[in-house]
Amino acid sequence: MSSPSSPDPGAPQAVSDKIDPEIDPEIDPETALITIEKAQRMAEFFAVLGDPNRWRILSALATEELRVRDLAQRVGMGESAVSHQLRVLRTMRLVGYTRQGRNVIYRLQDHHILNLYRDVSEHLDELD
Amino acid sequence: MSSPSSPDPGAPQAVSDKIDPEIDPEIDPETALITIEKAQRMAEFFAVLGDPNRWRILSALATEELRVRDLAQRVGMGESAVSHQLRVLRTMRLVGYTRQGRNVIYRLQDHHILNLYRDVSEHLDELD
DNA sequence: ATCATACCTGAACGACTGTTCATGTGTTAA
DNA sequence: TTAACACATGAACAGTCGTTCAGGTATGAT
Repeated sequence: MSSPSSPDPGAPQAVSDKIDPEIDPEIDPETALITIEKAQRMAEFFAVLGDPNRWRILSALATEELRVRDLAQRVGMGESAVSHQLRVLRTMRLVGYTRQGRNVIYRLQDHHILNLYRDVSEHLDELD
Repeated sequence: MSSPSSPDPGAPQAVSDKIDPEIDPEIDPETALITIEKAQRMAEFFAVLGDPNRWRILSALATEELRVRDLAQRVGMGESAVSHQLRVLRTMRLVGYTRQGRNVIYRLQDHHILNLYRDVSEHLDELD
């Protein structure tokens, strides 16, 4: 758990405590930050992808459309649990569905998510 | 909370219950899925970005390097809370730091994250 | 040495999450 | 109609998360 980009803090240094001519007062601190609302929306989206079972569901749907029943069997979850998670994925428009008789067929809606998977996957591979 | 891609389930349809010639038994269901470990790692990463305050911290660091004290002031959090969050961000190599005297200067480590921000931001704008 | 500053860390507590279980809704078959 | 099936939903409970608070460590100034 040590940073690779800088020597461990603790290395002796003869540096003044003053870091900078201090922040330019002309720059509104709030301007540089994303709004709380934006941060909230970003966080809500990423949080949806912050669950391993939801990733399993998405990865199953990446290959083929599936009804809830088969989906549950694939990922080894209860049907109710899957249904609950599908609702979450629906609110973020990550999956879509079509009713066919008694079945509801789910599919990946935003294939953009596969890019996210690839990008982050590469990042993770770079960690140790 | 209704899917845009398909008419609401409930539309009458005269369709058999049988969906398919059923899944080809030759295809190992597990093969199509990402492993539980991989799903776990993906989820852990996304969960880190699933908090609004962590996004505010990252967005502050996107503009300039900052020490903990100033960072806390920018995002309006307590210094302890910021320190806790920075630890989380460090474990995912999202931020790096350098010790300067008593101060510890934090900076964005993986600017790849800005791409993630842009991509997801576009996705969110497409939601209603 | 002592003190102040800057940051980190552990415990604790409230808030949130994801599952299970029971029940409800909607469709098909008999 | 009734029964069976597929899925959705609400409540409840255990587990997790993020903050605050108190205390700890490390550096610089006196």
